[in-house]
Amino acid sequence: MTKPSRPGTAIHEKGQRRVEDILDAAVRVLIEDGYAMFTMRRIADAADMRLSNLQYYFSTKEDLLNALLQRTVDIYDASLAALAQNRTGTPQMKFRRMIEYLLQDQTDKDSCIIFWELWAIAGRDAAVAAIMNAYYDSYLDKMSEAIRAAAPSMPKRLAQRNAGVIVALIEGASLLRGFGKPRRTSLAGYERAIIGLCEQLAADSLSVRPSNEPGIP
Amino acid sequence: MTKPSRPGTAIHEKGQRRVEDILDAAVRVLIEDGYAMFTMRRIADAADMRLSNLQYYFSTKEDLLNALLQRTVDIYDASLAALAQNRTGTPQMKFRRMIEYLLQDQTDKDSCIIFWELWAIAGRDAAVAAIMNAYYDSYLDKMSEAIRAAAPSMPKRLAQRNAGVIVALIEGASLLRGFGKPRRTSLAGYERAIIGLCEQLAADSLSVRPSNEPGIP
DNA sequence: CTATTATTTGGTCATCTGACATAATTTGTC
DNA sequence: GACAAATTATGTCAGATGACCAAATAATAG
Repeated sequence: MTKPSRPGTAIHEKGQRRVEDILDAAVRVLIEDGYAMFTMRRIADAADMRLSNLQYYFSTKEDLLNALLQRTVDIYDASLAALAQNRTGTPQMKFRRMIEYLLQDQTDKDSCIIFWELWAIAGRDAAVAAIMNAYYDSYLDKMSEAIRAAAPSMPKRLAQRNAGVIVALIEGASLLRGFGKPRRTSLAGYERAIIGLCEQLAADSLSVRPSNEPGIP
Repeated sequence: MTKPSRPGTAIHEKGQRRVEDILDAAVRVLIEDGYAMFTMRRIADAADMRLSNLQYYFSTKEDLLNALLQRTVDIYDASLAALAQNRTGTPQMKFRRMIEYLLQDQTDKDSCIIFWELWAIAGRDAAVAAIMNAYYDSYLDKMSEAIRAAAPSMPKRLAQRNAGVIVALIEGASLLRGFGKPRRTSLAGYERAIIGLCEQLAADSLSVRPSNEPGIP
């Protein structure tokens, strides 16, 4: 009669699958209804199970949220890692693929909404903030490595700092061009401008910047 | 005995003050407890009044949220407008003051948390999204004007696009260096780098960029 | 097959929630 | 002071919420 109560306690295959079902449902609720509607009952409904069964796997709402968050950032981190490991093309092309992937991801409704939601939760919940910060550390590391591969002569310190600038630029861009944002005619060529600027930040200061590229001054 | 029920119905001075008290309390609740805890009772407590009294001023939670949001963005918009109107110094100095003010504001807990919260709500609530989008339109306009003042030869289109880049960069930076974020040693000189990049984006392409400035390549 | 464990179910509990109704009180105006 | 409008207080209502519990069923191991 001892209650397992913890997500890792799902030992058998069915239990593992059930945990995944629950997390899938929880993500759906968070995205479609927001954190205010992120209730155990609603998640149980979305996962097509009884409340008490959901609570068998995650005894508290907090447990569930943390597991959901960890799985989510792990998925995004893995995507970045896969991109970073892809060895085809020059380092410059690899860097550009990375930027284009990140910008492309912003057109996805789920990606936008879940990160906006997580930023907000992290502002108040220390446990969530810790996981998010670890994710951004990893994100910055990968970006920094991509820069150093593309611009070998750049000092490590500068590459790290420029990685911070790029990440800020990209994440911030989701607020202007992400899901649900108006198509601002004033921002024609916006994506190209961002890509160009990122490439400038990942270029050796020795190399000559192409001056025939329109956009950035 | 007809219930006024709407926020504008507070005609007398005391009523006006009461509405302000309510909105102050509501902001406090939103910042300290988050949207999930943004309940009428909690706000009434924070405003030191009874629930029914709060409901006299804002008959629904939705009314209260919209009023709160509108007042909040109006305040930020007014701050930006005041900065834009300040005529002391060169346009370049004025532009830099604007950037530094925006970055400085990110060290404020309330500013960070309330915007993170509003971004999340806007992702699901169309009414909130509309107000936020209008705010960012105004924000972009002011930034674009500041750029054009500092770099008169820059085409309007390019100034608008660069304003978008700058706004994205600054808003995104709050996620890396805003309230509650770790002091990442890898990002030493981060603020200077951002300011430098913004100034580059607000410079005439004709003018020579100072090459003795460290940081950006 | 049976003993054991894993999973699922139905139900209770105190508390909170938004909305509403009604009466009492204060305030401004004539 | 009278009178109406504006403000505040008390109370009710159905429904939702997180946590908890005991028992029933399904799956697995010995």
